[in-house]
Amino acid sequence: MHLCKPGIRVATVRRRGHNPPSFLPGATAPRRPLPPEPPMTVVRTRIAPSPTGDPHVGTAYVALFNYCFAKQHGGQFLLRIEDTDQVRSTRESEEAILRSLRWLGLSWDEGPDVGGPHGPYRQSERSAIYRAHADELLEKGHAFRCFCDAHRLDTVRKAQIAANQTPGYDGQCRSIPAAESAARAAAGETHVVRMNVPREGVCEIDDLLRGRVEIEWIQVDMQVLLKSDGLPTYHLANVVDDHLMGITHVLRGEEWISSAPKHLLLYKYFGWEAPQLCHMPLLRNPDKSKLSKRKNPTSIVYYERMGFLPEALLNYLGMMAWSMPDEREKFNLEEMVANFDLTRVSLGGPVFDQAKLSWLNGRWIRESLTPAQFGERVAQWALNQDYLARITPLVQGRVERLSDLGAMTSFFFQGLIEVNAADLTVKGLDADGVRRALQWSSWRMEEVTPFTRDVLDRTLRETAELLGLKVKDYLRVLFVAFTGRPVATPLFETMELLGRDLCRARLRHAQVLLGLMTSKEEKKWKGELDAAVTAKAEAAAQAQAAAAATPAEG
RNA sequence: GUCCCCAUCGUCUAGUCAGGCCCAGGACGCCGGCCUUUCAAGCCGGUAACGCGGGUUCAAAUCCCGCUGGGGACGCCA
Repeated sequence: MHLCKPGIRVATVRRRGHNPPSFLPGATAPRRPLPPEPPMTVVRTRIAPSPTGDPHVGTAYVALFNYCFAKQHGGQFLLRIEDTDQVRSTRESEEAILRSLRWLGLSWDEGPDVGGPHGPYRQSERSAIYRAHADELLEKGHAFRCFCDAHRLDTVRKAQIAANQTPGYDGQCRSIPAAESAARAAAGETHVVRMNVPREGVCEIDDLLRGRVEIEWIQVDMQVLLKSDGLPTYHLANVVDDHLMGITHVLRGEEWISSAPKHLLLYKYFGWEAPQLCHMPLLRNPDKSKLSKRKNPTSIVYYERMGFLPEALLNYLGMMAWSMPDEREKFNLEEMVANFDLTRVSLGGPVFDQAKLSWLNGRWIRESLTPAQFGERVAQWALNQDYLARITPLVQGRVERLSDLGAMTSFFFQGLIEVNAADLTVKGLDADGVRRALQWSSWRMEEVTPFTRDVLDRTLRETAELLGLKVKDYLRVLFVAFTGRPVATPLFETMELLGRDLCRARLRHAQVLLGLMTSKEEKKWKGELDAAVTAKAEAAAQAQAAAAATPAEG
């Protein structure tokens, strides 16, 4: 592959403002006006989502910037699936992520679904490549096998924290002679591969937005590259793939700055030229912390179910940390690409503001859609045969006139619903008891996979049991939370139809109404839930043992 | 605890690199008014910010230093 990147220097954009300017390595940082791009090398960027959950708006945000950057330079944008976490990665999640990104109007030139010359684009299908590269590092002495078990690592870490030291691997296995290390591995002893990291000196990172960032090597841990399951960690896979796939610019979340030294070191170890790094500010919750689903809806699917237009959501994401040169707020993808300029990225972490998103969405609805198109969108959204056909069976036995349908099913066509706090009660529980019950429900609901009638049925019945409540009494409050009324269509079917995202949002809405848990309560309640689960499991085990013993004696 | 990043209205931001045009502009939200059969929308007006302290300079939101504040990272997760 002819993927070396001779002198790629696409717009080494320095951020405007406070950074000392001219001492960048090689002093190549051009000042405005930016120089024309060296034409010989094509810009290639990528988004590399990990399929371990719901499609996250943060993923779309980073994807959008990578897309715009690549397209603006006439380059390519790739999608790669980072599914090296065998435990948490699922194919459903991967599919949902691709679907959501496409729904938003993003497309990629290469990816697991569209193919391309640098595939496979799913890391789980590239294990041999990583293994070979890990071996290469082992041979060159840039990495070593580590035979420490989780228990020892944990002990070391705790001791370090207790001693107010920076936690990190203590280097124990680094001194194992190569022959012994190889022999133990050959004998089948489980181990990981860790990278060697200098214990002195400073790593210099050139960030397209921040200029030079320095991190002392002593701050960098001897990162695991190959896990004991033989699969790579992000750090190895990401570097190997970015190189092999000819990625020239990596735009990613700010959270990665601190591991950039590891990546840069790996490029050096392999003798490769590193891509330009660019760390985007993180999307934030209203309290300024990193956007998280605990505090804010983060799933793209949620926004879809709430009735946001994909072009509006994408537009909104585009105005996070970035602005059009003429400050116009409504723009489409094409316009963003045409005007894109890294120089216009501001570094303060933008708060994802539901209110402003709604306003923007409203503008798109009334300014960019003809009445006919609007009708089509509405139909596409929920007033479609598929959705209707799943709802009508639930109400047929409950209506007397067709016109009863509207009032009876309104909550299927709403986003958040109006709930009367006075209806959020559970027989036998005081206010805090209800709050706790709802929180337990929230936790249990996250474990429901797939989000279907049967699994919901099983899980929620069990939750009632854990709470020591009659199923009927417990479910009533959920009816209220999800539908706004104590009596409605069958709960589990309704939840399935509403979907995980809307259910999560409505439950949370109800919780907010009663007062969200404090962090103290969170800790306490979580402990109580775990204890209840454990107790139930033990009781079940005992019962089983007893059942097994009885016939044997008799 | 250690390291790193960041800092303009409550929020998104323009202005910061090339200091004066900025007693800081736009937008969301909120408040008030107009329009209107209602409500939205639209239009008009109002509210509200350069975190603090030192420098440099004739001049600092803009440059430098310190402080404070916020955020992130420190996993066989990504």
